[in-house]
Amino acid sequence: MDTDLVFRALADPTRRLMLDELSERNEQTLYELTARLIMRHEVTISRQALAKHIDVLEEAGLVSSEKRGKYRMLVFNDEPLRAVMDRWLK
Amino acid sequence: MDTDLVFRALADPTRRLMLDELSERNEQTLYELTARLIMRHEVTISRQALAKHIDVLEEAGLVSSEKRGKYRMLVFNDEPLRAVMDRWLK
DNA sequence: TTGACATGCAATCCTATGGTTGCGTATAGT
DNA sequence: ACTATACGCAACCATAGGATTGCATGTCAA
Repeated sequence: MDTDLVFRALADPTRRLMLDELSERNEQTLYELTARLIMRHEVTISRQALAKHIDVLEEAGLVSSEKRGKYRMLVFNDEPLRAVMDRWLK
Repeated sequence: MDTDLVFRALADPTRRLMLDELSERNEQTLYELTARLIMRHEVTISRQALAKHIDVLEEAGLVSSEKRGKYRMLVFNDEPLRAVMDRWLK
């Protein structure tokens, strides 16, 4: 697990919002997540931008994705968060 | 507490190293911390760069500082970390 | 098979950010 | 008083990162 990738992934507010959504409602397609963010959370950026954010989250291990037909299923994973925070908290 | 400032402060590896040092040995002067990082942790950047990092950590509330004579005393504060992480961990 | 749809890829742009350099300032010791 | 020291401030530079646009690709339904 690459600590640097995890912290850098968390540094962006849009990516944190995506984690919020995924932690509440796991197993979404990228399309669903994108629609939800744009409709309900007033995210105004493009689909491609959100796709790039998902790539960053996946490289950090915070999200895993699986191609299912023409959809990309997204699953949230909180392990890296736990691993990374014990560093300063006892 | 500004969540965004906290996450952005944690995004840089040098700043995380500074937090490591400060969480182990609290109440250091900026000079001590700088020396320690350069000598023992092979940090090669300048004093001014480290001072800027401390400013970022302080704005995020992760470090508080107090001028004592010609020194700047640094104190680590883990509250923002706890506050920020309960978001996805139950 | 044809077309709508969900996604991937790549080039480009702009700004934020980490770093340096140079200089100024206040404090402490001799 | 003078000098070394610990630090602050400001300008500048280079790179990384967030976002857009345009186009390509694969999949599913009619």
